Amino acid sequence: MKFTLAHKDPKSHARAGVLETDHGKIETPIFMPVGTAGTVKGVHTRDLKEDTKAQIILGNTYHLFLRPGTEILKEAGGLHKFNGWDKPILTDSGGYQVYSLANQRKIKEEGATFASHIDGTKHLFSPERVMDIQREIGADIIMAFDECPPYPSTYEYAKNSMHMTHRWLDRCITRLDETEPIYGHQQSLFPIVQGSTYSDLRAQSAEYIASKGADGNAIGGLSVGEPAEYMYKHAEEVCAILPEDKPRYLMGVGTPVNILENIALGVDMFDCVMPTRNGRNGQIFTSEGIINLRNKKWENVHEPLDPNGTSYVDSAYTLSYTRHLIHSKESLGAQIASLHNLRFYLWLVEEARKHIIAGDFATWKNQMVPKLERRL
RNA sequence: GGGGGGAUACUCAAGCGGCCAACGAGGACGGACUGUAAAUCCGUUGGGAAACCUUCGCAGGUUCGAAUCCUGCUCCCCCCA
Repeated sequence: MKFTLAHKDPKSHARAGVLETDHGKIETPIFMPVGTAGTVKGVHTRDLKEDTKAQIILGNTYHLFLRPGTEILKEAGGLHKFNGWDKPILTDSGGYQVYSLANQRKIKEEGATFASHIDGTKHLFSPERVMDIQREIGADIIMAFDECPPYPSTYEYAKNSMHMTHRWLDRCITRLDETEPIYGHQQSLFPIVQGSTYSDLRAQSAEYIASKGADGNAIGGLSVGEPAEYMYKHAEEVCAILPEDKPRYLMGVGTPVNILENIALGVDMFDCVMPTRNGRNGQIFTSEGIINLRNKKWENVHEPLDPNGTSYVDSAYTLSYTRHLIHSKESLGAQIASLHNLRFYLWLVEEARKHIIAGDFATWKNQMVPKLERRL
């Protein structure tokens, strides 16, 4: 995996680069649609590729391990073959599920035990096991197995958790060194910075992660309910420490504004369920603001979904019609909104990249932010 | 003609003397959603800012007090002739 930084914004820490994988290039900054169960919910691979212009999507170790299971994935020839997406894939390690399935999990030095949300069966995820599973899934970028501490966490908890995540990282690296990719393409491990909302821990974690010389580095444990200011503060601190010449991935972020602000701080990669989940729930993001399609005000508005939008659905369907579909719980409504939102997110990072290259990113971002936050 | 059952808020539907402006579901309206246990979850839903006011087919009555009991009327459903 190779990362080339081509441009830097003169008035912020924003960068534009190219990340090369065995499944193709990724132009950064980039937004990565979340495809937890091997599918970006409600969006066909063809639309994902040709309409949203996604360059890389996510999958999730926890979900794919439970269903369909790695035997099926191996038989299929890996996730790329299984779901028909031949561009890059990143798999999350299941660390976040250890956090979000809090009521059923136990975290020990060895790893995390949890009960399947599908059938209640008990499983142990250790760093070694998670690396093996990610080998079997076959993503291009695989994430270290970490613990994502909740917000707020005490200093003591955050510190212990961080150290354990670091020890787990070493075990992940060792395991990967002992094993080979199964499907013939390279897999790069991204370690994850933790440290909750404590600056000294964040710095310590970033130093540790940076010392591993990974192909890319991730910032975890943010966008878990903390105020946005904390997110920006810690992203900034961490970006200052993580290697300049490697991509930086802020996990789970975020709103369109969060993404622009974090690009300005030096983040290159993002993923978030927001465009798809909120889309399914009737919310669409546009360059003029946020629209809740369920609101009565759109009932009789027979205008394009988004006149500035660059997805085919933006001109193919109207606000009124899409609202009708969402209201009627017709699955097409969720599909249209998801497609629109994904295209919008991708458009946003494409624009960001253009403005970084043009050297006026900071100015452009400051113009965009108030518009993006507006409620229409 | 005889016998029985039923009419409750936008809809369906509980309640069967006071704790009822009235369970619940749907609908409607609004909100939330950030490495997806989410096409999910939460709130409001007679009027009024409130004290209060007006509601449970219609009209009377019993009672300190009625959606709930009694009488009559109207409409709907079922069974027997």
